[in-house]
Amino acid sequence: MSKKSAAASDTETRATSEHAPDLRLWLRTLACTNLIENHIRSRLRAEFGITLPRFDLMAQLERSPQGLKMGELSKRMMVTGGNVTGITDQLVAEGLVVREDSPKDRRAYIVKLTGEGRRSFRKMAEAHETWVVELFAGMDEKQRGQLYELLAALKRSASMAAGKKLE
Amino acid sequence: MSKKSAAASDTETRATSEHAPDLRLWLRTLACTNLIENHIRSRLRAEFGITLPRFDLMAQLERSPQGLKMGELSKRMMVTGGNVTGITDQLVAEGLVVREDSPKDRRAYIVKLTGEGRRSFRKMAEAHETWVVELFAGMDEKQRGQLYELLAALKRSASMAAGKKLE
DNA sequence: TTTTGATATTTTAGGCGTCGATATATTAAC
DNA sequence: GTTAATATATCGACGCCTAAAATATCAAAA
Repeated sequence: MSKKSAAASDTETRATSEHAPDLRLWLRTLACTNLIENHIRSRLRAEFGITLPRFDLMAQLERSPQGLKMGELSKRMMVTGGNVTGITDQLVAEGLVVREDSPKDRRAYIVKLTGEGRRSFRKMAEAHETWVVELFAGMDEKQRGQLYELLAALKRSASMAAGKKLE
Repeated sequence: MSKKSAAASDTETRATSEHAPDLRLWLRTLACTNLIENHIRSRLRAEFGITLPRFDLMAQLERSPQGLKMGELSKRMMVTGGNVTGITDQLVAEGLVVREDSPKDRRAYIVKLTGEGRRSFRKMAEAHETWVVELFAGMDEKQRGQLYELLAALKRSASMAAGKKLE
């Protein structure tokens, strides 16, 4: 119940007393992401009739014209392999993506955008980028730059903490 | 192809040329959130056998001991009403939460934590907070403070752009 | 060669999440 | 008071997502 222990490195006090600021920081991060993600999700649906996960998968492929293996997609999208299987199935059925057999490894597929997929994606990506710009437009250049750097620090911090439990 | 138009407020150039930085900023934000959220999700599951959405709903109720209506929960959790119905059903079945009829409005329920729910939540919340502290521990105090303020600015910016006037 | 272990993907079961539709209750208009 | 518009919550269909198990291939050791 001490009001303020000036030189405190009281490692026993790691309960809910002095750490609430980190919690609030995390909740605010989450709120921002949800706000933006929900907005983008509904606009993609309303204006292009596509889901956010399908758009994201296509975005990964557009950045890698040589195609990507299912496992690569899984890593980059930060979702499980089974999930990628389902999303890919849908995109294949829509003709936006193809599964090609890997010449090097018969277990693996190489997923690529089709011509139609690429055309379709480019159109959506342009609108998508406009929306993102709008969403960040209330911050000035300097703020955006600082945020970008601080998020790099957060990524390092969280990767470290999450990564070295069991490896 | 002008290299640099110094006093440029060239509103026609809102394509994919100069706006990529905002996209990268958004993708980095998303990556951080996913990293942290996935970590917390799996630890909640592994150590307490609970899902993140159920934990989140209980967290809202713990902050509002008088209970919350379904619609309030929906707003605060930033998910749809139908979703809250399902999560609440599960928590009721586990005895962690109750639905009470609202005395003021016979359409509405007031959802509250049970005694067991409160006890159970407090235990999990303590661990949860420790994990969050760990995840942010690689940033110093000043960085966390700056990030907190910049995210407030982002929240304002995105809320504005997404079309939230008054609340 | 056969076994062993790791890797790549799919499958299955169950929970989360949206949207749109419905049932019911409240509020406002007339 | 009846009607109409709005608000609260649930349901059904469908897609996303995870964890765990199953299938198939590769690579290397016995």
